[in-house]
Amino acid sequence: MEYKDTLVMPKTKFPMRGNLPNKEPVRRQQWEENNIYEKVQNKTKGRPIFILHDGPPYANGDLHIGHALNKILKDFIVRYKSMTGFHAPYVPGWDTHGLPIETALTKKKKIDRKKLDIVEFRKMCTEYAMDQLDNQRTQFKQLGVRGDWDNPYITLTKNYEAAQIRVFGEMAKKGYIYKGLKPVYWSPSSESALAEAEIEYHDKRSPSVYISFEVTDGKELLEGGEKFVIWTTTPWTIPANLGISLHPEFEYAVVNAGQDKYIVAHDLLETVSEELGWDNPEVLKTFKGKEAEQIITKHPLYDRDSIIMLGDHVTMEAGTGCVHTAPGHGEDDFYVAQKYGIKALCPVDEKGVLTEEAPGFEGLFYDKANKLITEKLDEVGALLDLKFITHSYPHDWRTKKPTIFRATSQWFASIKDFRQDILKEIKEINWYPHWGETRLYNMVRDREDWCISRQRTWGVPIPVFYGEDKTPIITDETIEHVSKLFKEHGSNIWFEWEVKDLLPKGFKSEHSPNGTFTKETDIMDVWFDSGSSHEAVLLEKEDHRRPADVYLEGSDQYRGWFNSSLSTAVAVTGKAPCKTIISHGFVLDGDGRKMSKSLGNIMQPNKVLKQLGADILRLWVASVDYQADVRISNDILKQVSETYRKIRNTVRFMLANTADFDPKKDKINEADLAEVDRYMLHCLQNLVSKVREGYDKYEFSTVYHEVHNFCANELSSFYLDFAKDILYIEAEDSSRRRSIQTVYHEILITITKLLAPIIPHTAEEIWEYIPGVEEESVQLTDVPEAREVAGFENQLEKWAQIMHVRDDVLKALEEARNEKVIGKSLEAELTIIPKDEKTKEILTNIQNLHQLFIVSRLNISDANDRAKSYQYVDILVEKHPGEKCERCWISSETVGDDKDYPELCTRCATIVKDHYSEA
RNA sequence: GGGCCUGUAGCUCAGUCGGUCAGAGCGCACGCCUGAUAAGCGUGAGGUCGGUGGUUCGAGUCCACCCAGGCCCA
Repeated sequence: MEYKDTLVMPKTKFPMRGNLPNKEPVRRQQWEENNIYEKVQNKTKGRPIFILHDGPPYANGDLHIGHALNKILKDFIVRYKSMTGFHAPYVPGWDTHGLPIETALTKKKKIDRKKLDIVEFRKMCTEYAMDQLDNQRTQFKQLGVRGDWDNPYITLTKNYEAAQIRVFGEMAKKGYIYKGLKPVYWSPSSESALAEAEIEYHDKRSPSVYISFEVTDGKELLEGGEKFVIWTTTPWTIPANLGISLHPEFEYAVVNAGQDKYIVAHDLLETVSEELGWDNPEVLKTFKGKEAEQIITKHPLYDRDSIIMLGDHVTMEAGTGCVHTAPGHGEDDFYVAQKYGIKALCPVDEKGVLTEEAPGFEGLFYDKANKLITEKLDEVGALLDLKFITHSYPHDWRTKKPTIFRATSQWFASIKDFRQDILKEIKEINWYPHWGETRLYNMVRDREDWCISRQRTWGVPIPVFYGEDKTPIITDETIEHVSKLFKEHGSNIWFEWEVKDLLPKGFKSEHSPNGTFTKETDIMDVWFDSGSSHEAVLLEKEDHRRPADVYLEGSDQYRGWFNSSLSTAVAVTGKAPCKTIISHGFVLDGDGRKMSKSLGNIMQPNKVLKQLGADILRLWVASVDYQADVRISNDILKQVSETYRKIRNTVRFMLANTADFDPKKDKINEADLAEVDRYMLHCLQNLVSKVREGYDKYEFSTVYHEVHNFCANELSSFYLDFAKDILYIEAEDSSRRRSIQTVYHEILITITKLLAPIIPHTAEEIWEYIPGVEEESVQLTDVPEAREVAGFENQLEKWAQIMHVRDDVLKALEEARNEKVIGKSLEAELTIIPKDEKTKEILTNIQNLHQLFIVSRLNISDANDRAKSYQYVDILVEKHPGEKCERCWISSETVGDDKDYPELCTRCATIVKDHYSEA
C-alpha cells in the first residue's frame, strides 16, 4: 500500500505563478463586460458619499511612471472606501487646452497655423486632444484603475466651458477681475506676444553701457549729488526707467572717483572701477541696500524721479549691483515696481517703435533708438562707458528676429482681494503630509496677482466685450448669455460668430451709443480651466458634491492645480473645494536621481506591465512612502515581485488545503476551535485593525508590510507549516482538520479583501477559488472590522511566551542540525526545562506542543544536565529513538504495534483502518 | 539665491514624549527538507541612524551649520 494515497494532500488549480502580463488583460475585459464599475456604484448607492476628485492630467503623450503612481494611489483610496461603507464614485478628468497641444500640432503634424483660420485650427486641436485622451485612457485602464472611464470630464467640452465662464463671471462680479499692464515676450517682427516655448536663444551684439543717476533726495542716508551707477545692454529702455533696484542685504559703497561720488555694490567695486577706468577710488562710506530704500534720483533724460527700490532679483553676477528698473520691459522690474505701487510705463508700440511717451525718440525703432539715446546720455554727462558685447538673447522662433519685453494689456485676477480668505481655508484643510499646509500657505502669501490672459488661440475665451469707447463690458447678463451659448455651441463660436450674435438680443450700453461692440481676443490661462473643475464637476456631476473629500496630486501641484482650484473656489464660494489634500513625491531612479532621457534611466509603466504585470506595479506603489520622493528600479521591482510571490504562495497553500471545505457544512463554531486556531484568528484581527488603520491614514506601505509580514511570519513559517501534520494526516473530516480549515477560510476571505484595493487582479483571481463565497466579485464585498475572538480573552501573554520558547527551540534545533544530531526537526526529541514556574505552567498546559514545534516528542522537565541554556528556557535536543512512521514521518515507539500496519504508528494505523481499509 | 521636503542595514520600511530602539521583511551566506517543489523551513552575518559641531547626566530622536538628492520659484 502506498501510504501517500491515504494522505489528504493539497489540491488546487490556482497556479503558483501569476502570469500577470497575460492574465490581467483578460480579467480587465471581464470586468468591463460585467460593468463592474456600475455594479459597485449600484451596490453602494445610498451610503455616505466619498469623493476623490481627479486632478486632470494634460492630454498629451504617453503615460510616465508619475501618472501611474498618481492614478494607482487614487484607485487604492476609491476602492477601499467603496469597501468600507462609502459610496465613492470616481470620474477621471483631462486637461485639454493650452500651448503644448498647439505646439504638438504645429511641430508633429506640421500644421502651418498662419494658413488656417482660428476656428479651423481649434477644431484640429480638439481632435488631437481627444486622440491623446483616448490613448491615455487606454493606458490608465491597463493599470487596473477603476472609474467611470466612459464618462470622464474634459475641459474642452461645452458643459465644462460653460461652467468655467460662470466661474470667471462670478469673480468679475465680485470685482476680482481687472485689466492691467504686464511685460511679456513680444516679437516686433511678428507683432505678437510669444510664449516661453516660442523663444530661441541666439547670439546678438548689443551695446553695454554704464549710466549714472544723480541723487536728489538722499533721505537720512546720503547728502544728495551722489550718483548711482547702473549697467544695461538695452539703452532703449532708459526712457521707461522708473527706478533703480538694490539688494536689501548687499553692501553698497559711496566712492570718490574723479570729481564725482558714485555708488556701486561694494563687492563689485573692483570690476566696475576697471570697466570705468577709476583709479584707486576712495570709499567714503558704505551702507546696506535696505537703508537706501525710497531714496530719490533724477532720471538722466527727463524731469522725472527714479526711485531706489529693493528686490531679491539683484545679483552680484554682472553689472554694478544697482539695477536699472523699467517695469514695462522686464518681469522682475514689473514685480518690484508693483510692490512700490509704481505702474508700468511702456513707451514702445507693437511694432517695436518708441511712442510719444518717450519724448525725443518717438517714431524710432527700438534698436535704432539705442544709438540716439546713448548719445543723448553722453550729452548730459550720464554716460560713463559704452562698448559692445555679444551675448545670448531671446529670438522669435519663427522669424528668428530678436524679441523684447513689452508691457501689454492683460486680464488679472486680484488675489490680494481674497488672499486672507484663501489663507484661512488652507488652515482648514487636512494635509497629508502635514507640511503641505506650510508650503501652500507661503506660496499664496507671497503670490502676486494672477495674470489669466494668454495671447493664444487654444483655450477658453475671456468673455469680455468692449464698448465703442474701449470700455470692457462684463455684466451678469453677458456672462450668463455667453455661458449659455457655450453650453449649446461650444466656445468656438467666440471666434466664429459676429460680436452682435454673441451678445444678448438688443443689448445696449452707454459705452456704445451706436450699438457696436468688439470682443476680447485673449484666452484664459489653462490653470483657470482645470482650477474650475470644482464648479464643472463637483457641482454638476450626479452623486458629487462640493467640497470634495480628497484631492491627491504630485507635489508640483502646489503651484498648479491645488493653487488654482483653491483660488477660484475661494473666490466663488468663499470655501476650499476639498477637505483633504494629499500630495505625493516624484519618482526617481534607483539611486535617487531624477529620470531623464540623457541619463537613460527612465522607467516606462508600459514595460513594467508587459514584463511583470499591473499588480506588481501597484504593489510597488503600496510598498513605498509616496508622500516623499520614491525610487524605482529593476532591482526594486524584483524585490516587490518576491513579496508578491510570497503572498501568492501563502494564499495558494490555504486554497489548496480548503479545496474540500464547504463552509456551510464543515465550519466549526468559534468557541469549539482549537486554541492555536483561535490564536491565529486573533492574529488575523490584529492584522485587520492595523491594515485598516493604514488605509484610513492613507499609509499604504503599512498595508504592504503588515500583510507581507503576516503571510511570512504568522502563516507560512508557523501556522501553515505545523498544520500539515493535521491537514495531510488526519481523516478528511476530522474535527481538528475542520478547525484549521475554518480558520484558513476566514483568513483567505479577509486577506483577499484587504488586498483587493492594492492588487485587484490577483484578489479577484483568489476570490474565484475560495469555497462558498457568494458575491461574484471581491469588489462587491465589504472589508470586515476587527472583532474579538471568542474564548481568546487574556490569552495574548501566554501565546507570546509560547512563541518566545519557539524561537529558542528553533535555535536549539539548528545547533543540533549543525552537529549532525538530526536532519529535519521531526527526527528530534526535545526536553525543555522552563526557567520559571509561569512558563512551566504554560508549556505543560498547551496541547500537542510537539506538533506546534514540529518535533516527534517533547518533554517538559525540571532539570537536565545536558540541556543548553537559551533565552527563555533550557533545551536538550536528542535524536528520537523510535522508528519513523511511514505515513506521518513522525518517530514513535508505537510503530509496529498494529500488526495490520507494521510500518505505521498507532495514530496512523487507526486512521487508515477507519478510512482507507476498503481502498 | 528663496519656499517646502528627503537622507536609519544592499533594498523597502518601523522607530510615540530625548533614557534596553538600533528593529522587521526581503536580499545575501550557510544549512535542512523533497508530501506547498520554478515551492517550503531554519540559523547567521550586515548599520559611527548623511556629515560636523552644540544643548543635555543621556540624542536617529532637540538646535546650528555643512553635504547629497527632489519639487516649486527666482
